Amino acid sequence: MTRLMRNGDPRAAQTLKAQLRLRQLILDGELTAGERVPELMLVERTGVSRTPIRAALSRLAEEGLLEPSGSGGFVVRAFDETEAYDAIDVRGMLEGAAARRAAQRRPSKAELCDLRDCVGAMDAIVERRTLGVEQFSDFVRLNERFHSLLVGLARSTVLTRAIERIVALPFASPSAFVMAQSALADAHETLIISQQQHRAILEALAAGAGARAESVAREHSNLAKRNLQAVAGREAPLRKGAGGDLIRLCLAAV
Amino acid sequence: MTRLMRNGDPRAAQTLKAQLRLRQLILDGELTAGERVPELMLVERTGVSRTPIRAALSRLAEEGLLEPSGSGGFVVRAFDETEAYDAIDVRGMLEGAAARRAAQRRPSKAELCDLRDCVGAMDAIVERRTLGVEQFSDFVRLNERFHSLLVGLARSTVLTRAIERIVALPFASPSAFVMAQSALADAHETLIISQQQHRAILEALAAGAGARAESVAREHSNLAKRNLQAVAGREAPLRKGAGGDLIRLCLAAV
DNA sequence: GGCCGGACTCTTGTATACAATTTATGGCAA
DNA sequence: TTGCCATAAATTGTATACAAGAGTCCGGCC
Repeated sequence: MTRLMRNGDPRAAQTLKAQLRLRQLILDGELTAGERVPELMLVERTGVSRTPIRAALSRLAEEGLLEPSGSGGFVVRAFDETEAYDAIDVRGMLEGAAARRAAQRRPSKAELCDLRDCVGAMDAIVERRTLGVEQFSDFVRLNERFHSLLVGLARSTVLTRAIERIVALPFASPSAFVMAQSALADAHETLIISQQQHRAILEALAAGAGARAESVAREHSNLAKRNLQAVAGREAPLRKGAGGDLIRLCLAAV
Repeated sequence: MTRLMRNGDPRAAQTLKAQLRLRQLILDGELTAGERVPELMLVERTGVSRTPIRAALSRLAEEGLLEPSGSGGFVVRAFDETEAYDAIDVRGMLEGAAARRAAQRRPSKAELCDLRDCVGAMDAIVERRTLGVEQFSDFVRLNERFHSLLVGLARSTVLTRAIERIVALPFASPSAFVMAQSALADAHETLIISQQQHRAILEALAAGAGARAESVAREHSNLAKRNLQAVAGREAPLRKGAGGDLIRLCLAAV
């Protein structure tokens, strides 16, 4: 009887541990793009055996953070700005489709309740005069929840899966560059616009206006592109040109 | 010990073998939807060890043919008609986006050469007076190639990956129900329409007409939905109601 | 001095042993 | 007969041993 079960599921605990640690290593930039990821290195860094390490490598490859190397094993995948724009664009298309379908389903008031609460909580943040890191962090959490709920309202496992896979790319997340952009001058303005779009989507869903829901959700993703543009423009001089830094860009807090 | 390395890449040969066999088992319906897939059963059916079996299970789960069971292991996933329509719809959206981007890139004549050849070969089939199973089979192959080339012309790894993942679902493939539908009366007519759309897409790409390319590619996927509708309507009385049969539906040759 | 070949190490893919949990089974009691 | 608990079987997750390729480095040879 192992006493590891204090947290959730002890099932595949080692694999999960390795997966989280490996993702952290990549996102923290301790593994640079193009670099091979030897299994034994992860063994000594995580303390788990090679079997769960291999499972974690495989999953991270499916997520898109690694790619299989020709001679076996995996290398850290490199991303450029173009791919980030593409990923955001695809997310916009899929979320637009989800919004349209959700509206066309004519969701009940009860189904919209959670979404309404979420928008209300974001309102409370945006209306404040000054925003600190804490507020941006809360907004990010609520924003992710909003998008997750929106996609769920489409009631389509296919759409949900497709979106989940795109969002797995760290720079394609609905709030990828919010934190990085929080230091910029017009950060508050961006949040105001973003929140206005959230309200518009909610209205469209409540009214069953599929076309409007789709177009606003679609346009909403352009805000993420603008954020990326702003952040990339600011950080461009600092970057070495390697794609690996792009990932760290989304996580640059403060 | 094992002397199986006579064919091509001995790298991960056992995993590939297990993966192909498992997929075949699911697609052939030997494993019914909702059923658990014990690893030892696959060990005795494939002759490979548990390690590559587990890798294959994991990959098939990523493909969407399996889903993780709550108490560990995997179960065969069940699909209903709604999910098939959804998947085709998502493919249509993504391929539409790919077609638009390909056209906007203004591909050179050389880049369009392969696509042109592919359309030409399909023309040769469609123009025939009578079509046998052989011709339908060739058309399927060329059709898959056309779609693959089209997606590649968008030059977007993100789009390519997203489409590959959707197409991994057997009923979302561009030519999923062509074979099953080949026995129906209006099969030839369907091929004529399909081929007209292929030509239109090619024209739009050559002319750099992004909007047209997108709308035709989008509409093109509706043909797949129509095929599904026709085949499902014919086969509905025979089906038990389980979703597993949906997969076999796409593969029903002759 | 440069190039080729072979041995060595490193790494990955595969097989199997072990541990722990889940599921099935059978007996006992109400 | 039915419900429940204990035990046994089965199944999964993990660790490790083994074998085969790939890459490397050194020495011999041209």
